[in-house]
Amino acid sequence: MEIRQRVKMSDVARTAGVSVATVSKVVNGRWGVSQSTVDRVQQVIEMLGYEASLGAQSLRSHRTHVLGILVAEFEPFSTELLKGASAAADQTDYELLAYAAGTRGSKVGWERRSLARLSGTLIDGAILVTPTVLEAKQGVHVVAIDPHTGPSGMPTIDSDNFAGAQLATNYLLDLGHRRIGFIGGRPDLESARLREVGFRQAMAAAGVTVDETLVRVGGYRTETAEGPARELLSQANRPTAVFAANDLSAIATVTAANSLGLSVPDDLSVIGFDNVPESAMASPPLTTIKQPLQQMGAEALRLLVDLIAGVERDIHVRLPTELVVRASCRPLV
Amino acid sequence: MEIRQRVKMSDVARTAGVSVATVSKVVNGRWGVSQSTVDRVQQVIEMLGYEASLGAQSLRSHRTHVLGILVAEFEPFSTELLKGASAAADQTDYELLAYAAGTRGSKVGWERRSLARLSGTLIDGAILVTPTVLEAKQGVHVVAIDPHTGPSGMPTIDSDNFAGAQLATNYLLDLGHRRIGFIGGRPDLESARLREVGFRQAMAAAGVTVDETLVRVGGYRTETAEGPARELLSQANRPTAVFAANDLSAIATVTAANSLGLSVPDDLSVIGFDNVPESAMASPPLTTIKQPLQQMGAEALRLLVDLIAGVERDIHVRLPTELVVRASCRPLV
DNA sequence: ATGAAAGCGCTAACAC
DNA sequence: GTGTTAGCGCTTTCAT
Repeated sequence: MEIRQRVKMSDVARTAGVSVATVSKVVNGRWGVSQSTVDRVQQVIEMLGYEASLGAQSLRSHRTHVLGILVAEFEPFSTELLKGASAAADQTDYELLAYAAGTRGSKVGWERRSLARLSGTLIDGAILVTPTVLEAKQGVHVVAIDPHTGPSGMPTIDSDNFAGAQLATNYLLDLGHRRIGFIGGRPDLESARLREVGFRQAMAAAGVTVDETLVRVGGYRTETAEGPARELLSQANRPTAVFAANDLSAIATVTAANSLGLSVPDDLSVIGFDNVPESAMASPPLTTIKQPLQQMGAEALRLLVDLIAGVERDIHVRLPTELVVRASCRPLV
Repeated sequence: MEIRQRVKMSDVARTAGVSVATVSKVVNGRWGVSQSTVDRVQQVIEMLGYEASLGAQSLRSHRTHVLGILVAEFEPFSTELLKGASAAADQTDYELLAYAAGTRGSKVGWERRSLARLSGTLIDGAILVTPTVLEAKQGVHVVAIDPHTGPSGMPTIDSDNFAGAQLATNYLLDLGHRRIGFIGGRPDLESARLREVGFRQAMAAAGVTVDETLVRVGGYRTETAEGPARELLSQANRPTAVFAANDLSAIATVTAANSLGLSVPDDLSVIGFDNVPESAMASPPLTTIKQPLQQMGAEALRLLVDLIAGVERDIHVRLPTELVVRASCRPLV
C-alpha cells in the first residue's frame, strides 16, 4: 500500500512545476496568474488532494474563516448552543470550531486560556459560553453567552432569567406549595443570581417567607448538586417543592429524592431551568423553564459575524423564557 | 483602558530579560535552566498571562495534546457523541477540539478535508463521525464512529445496528402491524444498510412480505426525510406503521403524518433509531432503538488515546442496542 | 546555563 | 505572470 505523507503546498508546487507563491495565489484566488497555470495547479491540487493546513495558514494570514465556540466541557447546555450556532454557521461562509478546555485544569480561567491559545491564530472570533472572567480583548471579536456579569460593554446573549425564575416560583405557588426549596446555580454567574432574585421576589410578592434552611448552592452540575440536594431533603422539615436553578441540578434533586425513598412528584415537586433535552428524558419528565438555547447559539453566531463585518447593531440580545409543564410537579393537597 | 495585545513568547522573554529559547524551555519543562531563571520566567508568564498559541506551537512541535472530533455539523447525533467523548477526555490529559466542516461545501469529502486541514498540525489524533471516504492515513491516528464500511482495517466504534433493526421490526410485528413502511438512512453508511437488512430479515422471519412501495430513502436528516415520508403516507394504501432508520427521520415522519391529518399513534405507529434526546421531547415521545451514543463517544476517545499510546488492543468496538418504548406506537386493533 | 539561528507550512511584498 | 524572500510564533539543535 502506498504511504501518503501529508500533502503540503510545496508538493503541489513541485508537481505542477511552479513556485509555492504561485500555488498560494491560486489557492487564495489572488490576481495575477495566467489561466493555464491556474488550471494546471488546480488539477494537481485535486490529484494530490491538497488541503491547506489550518495551523500554518492562520499563523501567517490571521484570517481563517473559522469561528470558535469556547466551552469548559461539552455538556447538555453547551451542546444545545452548539446546535444552534452550527445551524447559523451554515448560513454563512464560516466554519465552526468548538474547543473544550477540560475541567481538569485550573477550572477557573479556562476562558482566558482557551481564548489566548486560539485567538490571533486559528479563529477569527469567538463565542464564550458562561465565562467568568472577561476582559475586553483587542484584536479578537468575542461574544459571551450567559456571562458572569450582566450586559456590559461586551457583546452578550442571554435569556430572561429573572422572569423565568418568577414563572417557576409562581407555578409552584399556584400549585399550593409554600415550603419551597431552592438549589442555586454557580455563584459566579449572573444568571444564577437573577434566578435567585426572581425566586425571592416571587415568594415575597405572594407573601411567603423564604425559609433560609431550604436554600442551597448546587453549582449547576450534577456532581455538585447532589450533595446539597440530599442535605436539603434530609432535613426534618423538608420542603414540598424544589426549584432548582438548572435542569441538571433538578435531575440531581430527583435522584437524591429517590435515594431517600421519596417519589417525585408524589412526595416532592421539582422544577428545573433550561429545558435541555435531558429534562424530557428524565423520569418523571421534568417540568422546567425553557431557555431557547439553540436560538441563543444562533443569535450569538450571527452577532459575532456582524461584529466582524463591522455592522452597527445592538450588542445585547435577550431572549424570552417560558414554562414547560411536564410531570415532575403536582398540586399540594 | 489599557490595550492588551496578544502576549507572545518574545514579550515574556524581553520582560524576563532572557531569550525566547529559554522561555520555551521553561514552558515545556525542558532540562537545563537554572532554578532562579525558571522562577523568574514563570513569574513573568503569570504576570503577563502568557499562553502559547496553539497554531504556532503545533506547527513546530507536532504534539499538541489536543484530540479532534470531526463532524459534518453539530446535530443531535454528533453532540451526544461529543458529550461522551468530552467526559472521557476529562479522564486524560488531552483537550478536545470539535470541528464542523459545514454542510455548504462539497457535502461529500468533508472528512478528508477536515482531516487534512487539522492533522499534522493542531491535533494528535482524530475521531471521525460517520465518515464516507476513509483511507488509511499515515501519521495521524484516526478512529471512525459509524463509518461507511463495516469494521475493516481502520479502528471503528459502532453499535449493533442489525440486531437493533430486528428489535424495532419485531416490536411493530408483535403489535400486530403487517403493512410496515421503512424510511431508510444514508445509503453511503454501513449503519443504514444494516438497519434495512435487519428490517427485511425480521419481516421475512415473520413471513411478512415487504411491500416495496412502502420503502423510501430518508437520508437521516429532517430535511431529506420529510418529503419521502409525505410521499409514503400519501399513498392510497398507506402503512399502519413506519420504521424510520433514525430518530430525526422518525420525527419528520410524525410531522408529515400530522400535516396529512394523521395522528400518531392512533392512525400510524412510528418507531425510530438512535434515542437522541430529541426523541423524548417529541410529541408524542418517540418509541425508538437506543444506541449508547455517549458511551460510543467515550469508547472512541479511549480507543484513540490507546492507539496514540501504542497500546495493543482490539480496534473494533461494537456496543449493544435496545428497545425504548415510549408513546409513538400502539397495537393494531 | 543560555542564546543564536534554522525552520514548521504558509502568505504577502517585492523583484524579475 | 512568476519566483524570491521575509517572516507569523514557536521549538530545537548547536554554539557559546
